[in-house]
Amino acid sequence: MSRQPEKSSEAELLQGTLDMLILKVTALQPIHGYAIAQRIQQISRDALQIRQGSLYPALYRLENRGWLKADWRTTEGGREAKFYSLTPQGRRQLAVETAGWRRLCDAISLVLETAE
Amino acid sequence: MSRQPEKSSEAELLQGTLDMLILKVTALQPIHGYAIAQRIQQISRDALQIRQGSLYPALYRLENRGWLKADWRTTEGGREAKFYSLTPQGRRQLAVETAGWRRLCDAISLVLETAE
DNA sequence: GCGAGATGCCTAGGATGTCAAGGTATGCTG
DNA sequence: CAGCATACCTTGACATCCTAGGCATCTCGC
Repeated sequence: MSRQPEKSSEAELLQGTLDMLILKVTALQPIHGYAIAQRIQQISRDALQIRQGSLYPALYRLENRGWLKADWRTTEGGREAKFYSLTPQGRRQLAVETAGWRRLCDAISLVLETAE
Repeated sequence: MSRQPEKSSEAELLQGTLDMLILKVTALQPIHGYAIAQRIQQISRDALQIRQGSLYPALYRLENRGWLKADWRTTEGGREAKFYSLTPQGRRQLAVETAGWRRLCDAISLVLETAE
């Protein structure tokens, strides 16, 4: 996985969804920032790409709000990395955001599928 | 339909979806701004609420980019109103945005449904 | 042994889009 | 005539994202 030269420039993110995605990935297991972006990209089959310039401010934001907490550990590769895990409030928040997302998805589908 | 006092404050919009929604609604038939917001709200069963402060800048934006064109007509109520209709480019754009939206929806679903 | 690339963190600055809150004017209805 | 719905618009604040940098370590190929 190469650095940021961005081949395709596709893959814009929808504002507001990033937090939810991060919460979801950290809910699977404690994981460090750099790997979060990789994981999301991998799970979404490259449809979603998180830029570092979006990722780290988001992590800071989420930790600050108490959704995530961080501690330094060493990766399998033997490096220091900041591992994030979901707090109970974070878990609640994830549920809230997921519900909101689905509502929104449904609502937009309604509009998009209006034939008349 | 009362003015903007905003009872519930729910119904946040996802940044980037507004343009698509407007394009879709104007694709159904020429329609004026004020009615666009009503229509979207109605179709989505009140799940989506477009604020005027979002609506008019968006309309300006879309017209400026050539997706929409506007002309003044009179409503059934006998008022002057600016009717917007979709241009051919607008129709193409709608298709583009719809496709992008679905890709994104699917991608996010993939992440949200990861159980592991 | 050395350079390139991957891993890992971070920040500053600008662009964009949405929202809250205001404003104007007209028509209908009680 | 007061109040509300209709219909338009603008301003300023704010959040979020992206571009584009920077830093340090480790590994691999040459």
